[in-house]
Amino acid sequence: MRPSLVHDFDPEISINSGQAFLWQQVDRNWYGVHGDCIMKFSKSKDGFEFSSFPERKGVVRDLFRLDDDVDSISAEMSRDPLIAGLLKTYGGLRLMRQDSAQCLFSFVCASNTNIPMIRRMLYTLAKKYGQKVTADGMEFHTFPSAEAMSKISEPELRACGLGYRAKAVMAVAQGIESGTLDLAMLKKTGYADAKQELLKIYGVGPKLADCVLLFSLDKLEAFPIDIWIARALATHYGWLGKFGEKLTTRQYEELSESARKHFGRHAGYAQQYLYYHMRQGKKW
DNA sequence: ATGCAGGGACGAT
DNA sequence: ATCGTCCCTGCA
Repeated sequence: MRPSLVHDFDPEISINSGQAFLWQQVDRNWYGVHGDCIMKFSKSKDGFEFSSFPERKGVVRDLFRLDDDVDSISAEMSRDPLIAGLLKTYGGLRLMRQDSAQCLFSFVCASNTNIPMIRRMLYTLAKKYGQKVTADGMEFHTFPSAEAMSKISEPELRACGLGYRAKAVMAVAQGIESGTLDLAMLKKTGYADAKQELLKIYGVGPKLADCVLLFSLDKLEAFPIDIWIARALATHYGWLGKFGEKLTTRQYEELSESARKHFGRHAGYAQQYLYYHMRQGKKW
């Protein structure tokens, strides 16, 4: 990938914005688990250089959504003055298009916990049940396939630190394996219908569904509302006044819908900038 | 020490 | 619609 193509894009900020969990920095290089391959990028004077193990064509463009028309998306989001400012401050932040199965498993593990815990769970799963990949002389592990995941027992999942999330992970694995849940098809389905399908899976609620839709199923209008986004909406827009700290399903959908209306077709981009902004100064 | 929060969702009232 | 509970860990 020629650096010039990606001069205005910063994978480091994108990863640090909390949308993907399995990335780690080694010296000046970053390595990430992306489904069945390991991604790498490194900083150089001219920008960033990417590679993947094994070598796979187009995976960088795919993962970092380099085909998105960022200018037009930015222009649209800039109708909101706060977002316009954030776009300037954190200009290199982009949404990613993660491996959909990995993304779904990841966010199922993310409920009611924190980022370090999520990383621990997922890295443990990868190490135990993923494929070993050597990159730059170091050992990495791919994310286990749905088939591999479906063969893990609940006690084994709990041994990975999943706790009560083990049942949800099993339900997801079962759904994908049985064909009940067809993630590839959901990429081509509209937002509302795709969300309905995801919500059928045990352990997947509205917030997780929106994360998966936004971060892996190309639904840029998805607007996941976690505790931080809720705070942002309360602080900067006063939208949460009548709501408490916790949102009911009804309130979640109501709020998510008004966010979609306010921020436009690519509301999910605005969400990611808001999330990153709210998390400044925090160290996971 | 004990409590509590941390990218929620489920099940019983 | 509200409320307790779920597993686990770090931190105050």
